Amino acid sequence: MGDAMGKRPGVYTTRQGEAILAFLSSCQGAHVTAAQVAEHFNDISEPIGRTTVYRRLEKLVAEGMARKYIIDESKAACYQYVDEPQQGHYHLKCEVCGEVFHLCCNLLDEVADHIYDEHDFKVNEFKTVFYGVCADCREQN
Amino acid sequence: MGDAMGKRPGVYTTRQGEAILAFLSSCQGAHVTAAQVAEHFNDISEPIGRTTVYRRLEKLVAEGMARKYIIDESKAACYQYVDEPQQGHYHLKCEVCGEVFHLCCNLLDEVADHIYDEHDFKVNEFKTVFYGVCADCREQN
DNA sequence: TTGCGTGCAAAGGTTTTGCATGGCA
DNA sequence: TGCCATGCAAAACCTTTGCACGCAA
Repeated sequence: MGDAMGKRPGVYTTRQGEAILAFLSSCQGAHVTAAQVAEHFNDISEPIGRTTVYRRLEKLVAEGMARKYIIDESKAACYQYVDEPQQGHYHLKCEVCGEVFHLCCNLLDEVADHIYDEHDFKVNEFKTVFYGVCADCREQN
Repeated sequence: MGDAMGKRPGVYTTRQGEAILAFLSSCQGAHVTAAQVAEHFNDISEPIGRTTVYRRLEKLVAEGMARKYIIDESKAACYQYVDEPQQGHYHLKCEVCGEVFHLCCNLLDEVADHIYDEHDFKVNEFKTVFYGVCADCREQN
């Protein structure tokens, strides 16, 4: 613990990094693969190496600026720009003790997208509640 | 419509098919990859070809006897035996028209597992309801 | 006997790694 | 000037396909 200095050392701003972020954010809502990103920059005659695309996208995911999906059909991973870092937050309500927990998780964001894409239903993440039994109450039985 | 004859012709029972099903069912609840299945049969000196393992697992998924997951971390797909064909069925309730839809989907089963494994919360799939807006009501706006 | 199932080898596709070069701070 | 970022080439993986042979029905 203890490396939270004001500015992160060792993080550079590069043309490629900015370009990839800009492109991803311009695709808001769309899922794009690493190959598609690379292809885009090829198309506009500003090619970016495959390796860089992958590394950049992973970094964006790590920073919470993008989400990574792996859809069953296509074997390639998809990336999606995400605006608000604090998105997709569901509630878990314990049916035993009544306590409500917050659930912040990338997978759940994926679920909302999936239900929209595949089942044509726009989920209201803030109203939706998962019912079940929390860890504490399970232990007491 | 119209090919529901009493017995499916052209489906054979084989040593490998039975063995893979038996192994998967013996792992109840665990997620195993195709490689792990193959490795298991190697370990007991009854090797089964990679190709066969993949084809067999896909067939089980198609028949609803197994579920296929693709977890982010490992790039390999995971398979899980499933006992009751009619599992994990959630409800979608439209906040506009009030209609309730049924949602039967492998991804949602994965979600329940994920919430249990990672967030220590045992979801009650039958009580949990997704709120949102259905396709019809969205079209009318 | 028929034709589905199997398994080897090889191909296809995605992602990662090694290493020299380039560019931001 | 130091050091991270880039990008090529090649490797590492997972999965699929082609094809000849084996085996259930």
